Amino acid sequence: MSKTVQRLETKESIDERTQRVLRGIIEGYITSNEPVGSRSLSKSLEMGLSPATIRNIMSDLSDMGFLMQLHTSAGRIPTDKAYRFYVDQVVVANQLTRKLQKRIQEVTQEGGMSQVEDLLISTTRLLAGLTQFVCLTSSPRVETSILRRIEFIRLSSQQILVVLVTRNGQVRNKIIATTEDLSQDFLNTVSSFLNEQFHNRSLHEIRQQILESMVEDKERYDRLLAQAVRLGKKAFELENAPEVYIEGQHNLIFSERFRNLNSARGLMDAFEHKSMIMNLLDSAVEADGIQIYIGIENELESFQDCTMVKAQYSDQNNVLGTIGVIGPTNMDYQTVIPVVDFTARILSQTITQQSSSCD
Amino acid sequence: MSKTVQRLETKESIDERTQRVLRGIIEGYITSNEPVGSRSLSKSLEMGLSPATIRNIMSDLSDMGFLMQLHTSAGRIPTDKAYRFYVDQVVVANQLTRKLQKRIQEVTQEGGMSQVEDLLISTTRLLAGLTQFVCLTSSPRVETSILRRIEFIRLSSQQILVVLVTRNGQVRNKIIATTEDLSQDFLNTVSSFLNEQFHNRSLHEIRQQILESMVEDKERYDRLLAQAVRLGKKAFELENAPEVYIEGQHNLIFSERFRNLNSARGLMDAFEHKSMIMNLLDSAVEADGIQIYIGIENELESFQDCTMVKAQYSDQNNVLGTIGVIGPTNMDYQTVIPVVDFTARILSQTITQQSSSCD
DNA sequence: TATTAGCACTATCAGCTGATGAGTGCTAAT
DNA sequence: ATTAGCACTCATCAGCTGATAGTGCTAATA
Repeated sequence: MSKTVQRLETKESIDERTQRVLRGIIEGYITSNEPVGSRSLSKSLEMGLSPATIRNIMSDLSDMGFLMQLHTSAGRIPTDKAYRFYVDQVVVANQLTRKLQKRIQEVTQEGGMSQVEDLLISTTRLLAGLTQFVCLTSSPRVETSILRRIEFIRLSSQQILVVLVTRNGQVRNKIIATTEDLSQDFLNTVSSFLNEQFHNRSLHEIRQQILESMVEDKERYDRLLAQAVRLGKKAFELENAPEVYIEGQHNLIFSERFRNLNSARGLMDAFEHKSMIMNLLDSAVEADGIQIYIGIENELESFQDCTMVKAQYSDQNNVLGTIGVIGPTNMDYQTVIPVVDFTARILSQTITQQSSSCD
Repeated sequence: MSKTVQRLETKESIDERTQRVLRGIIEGYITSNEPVGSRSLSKSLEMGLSPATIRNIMSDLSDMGFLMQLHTSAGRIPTDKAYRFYVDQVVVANQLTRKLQKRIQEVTQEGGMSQVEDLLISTTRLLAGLTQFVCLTSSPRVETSILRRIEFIRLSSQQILVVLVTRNGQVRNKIIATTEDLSQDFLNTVSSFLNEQFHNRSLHEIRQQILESMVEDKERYDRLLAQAVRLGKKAFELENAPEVYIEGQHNLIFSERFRNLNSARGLMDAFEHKSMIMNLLDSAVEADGIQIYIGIENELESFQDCTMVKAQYSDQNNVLGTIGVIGPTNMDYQTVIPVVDFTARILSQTITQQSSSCD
């Protein structure tokens, strides 16, 4: 890995009892969203420890960097380091309820969503709704998608509609202008030529190859080839617009859980920079399974008050994109993690089914 | 008109001087967003009236329902009735600056936006940005759009991609499932049949006619016709999903101008109900030019703190949709009105150009 | 008679106050 | 090693203050 991602380490050994206290504080803060004090913790822990003892332990934990106080007379809250400990050592992804599983399956596998775009949008919306956080999803990069089919449709003497279908079910339309009036018959010939030539190649490769052939045999080929290359070039010059779906932004404003967030504004502004978000989501794709970035571990400054939980989705061969949520650092990891995980799996499954149905 | 739209009337005759005071208060409140008092108004009006006199006039205006006070010791603010007076009697749509005109033209006429969807989205975003309000746009109802072209593309033995292009440049894709394996050649025959049959008919009409022919001559026709009807039926069963584009929602939260809004939440929630918004936008389409709904004049309760300014856009023949903004009632009508108006005009112009370029 | 000066009245706001309470840290006793 | 006890620290809140900006009313005035 060229770029070292900052990740908090929790190698220090803390004895059992201290761990239980820390865990108690974390879970207390997660459920109540209020700083937790020694007295209440003494009760809720039921370990027969007096508040004073708890205070001593808390003091140790503060020294170790697991806890902090907003002000002297308030209880303590966990630091990012504490959450990292919690996620690494304590949380075991517990099972989702059947009901929740069913809900997710219904949405992602609902009929009528023939196109990946629709599927992604409704899944993103679902996840935002379930978690009450903001949900971000990167769509498969058209770049690396495999061509399934390309067609040209003559709309007028100057306009041609390009329809491009990728293996994973994305459909892209583009209207291109021509100077020459090309007949539909001719366009059909061109498209079958391109389809044959570039079957099962990635759009990126195809573009590359087209550019090469334009340079190489500038003069050589016949009219068909010349037009095919010219049209192909235009057709594959797809907008590089990064497609990111963002849902649940209003939760930032209206949800109580985001209350102690410094700047909702900063986050909202960050969401406007789609390509940045895209990169963020698609980074660390090597890692399989779920990835969690807690507070300061996030590269983006405006995310450093939050935790991002994300997972890749894929078809049978390749990772296609990422789906994830951004929430407060004191989110309920115990359920958020499996929800994101499960959703990504079901999403992969649905897309795989769709793309394997071509022959 | 079956449904009477509540619209405030300002028939009462108010003498010249009183009008000037009222106007002063309205404009003062528009620029400062603060209640205006007799003292400051006395200065800014430069009519040589003492605060006391102004107070008397203000008192009269309050009685007439043009002004109100948030509390005793605050200045006065205009009522919806006052804004209605202002818009009807005072505002003369002043010219936009060249600079602004240029900006709008650039965005709407920028190349590469071959498809209406893209055009509408960026125009909506532009208007939200210019006004710093929320901008709403309804897309042309696919229902009433005129068919320009329909094509079927065989993706696999069970999947067919339908591509549907309307005269105003909307492109719709849909993947439909088939039980029978149909060759591309056959599909081409079907599509040319449909194209010929239904050239220049609205999608609504087409669907109607397909349904009729299915009932009428159930048995009669040959395989081509049968398949054509069957495929056509599926193809034109387009999602009736109302397409509304909403941009600038964050202004609701972050813009100072929305400060004295009761419930941003209510508005945001209303925006979720796309079909309601769609109807709202497309109501009163008969009216040509700009429409303005001030506060209580809005049917929707959550809009009654706001003013909506909207205008239709159209191609050479028909009204296609509506573009409008929602802002505080004390918006700067003097500039918002011409901005919306101009944008709608340019939008119409661009779409007309595009759809007239087919032959 | 229309206008205005003067004055009493009222609501908001910022700043201050002291009481309250939750929570800590330390120390000495267990 | 644990805990009870106590002094201490802040944040919060209600209540009070004076300053400010506005009004409505009345009586004087041009």
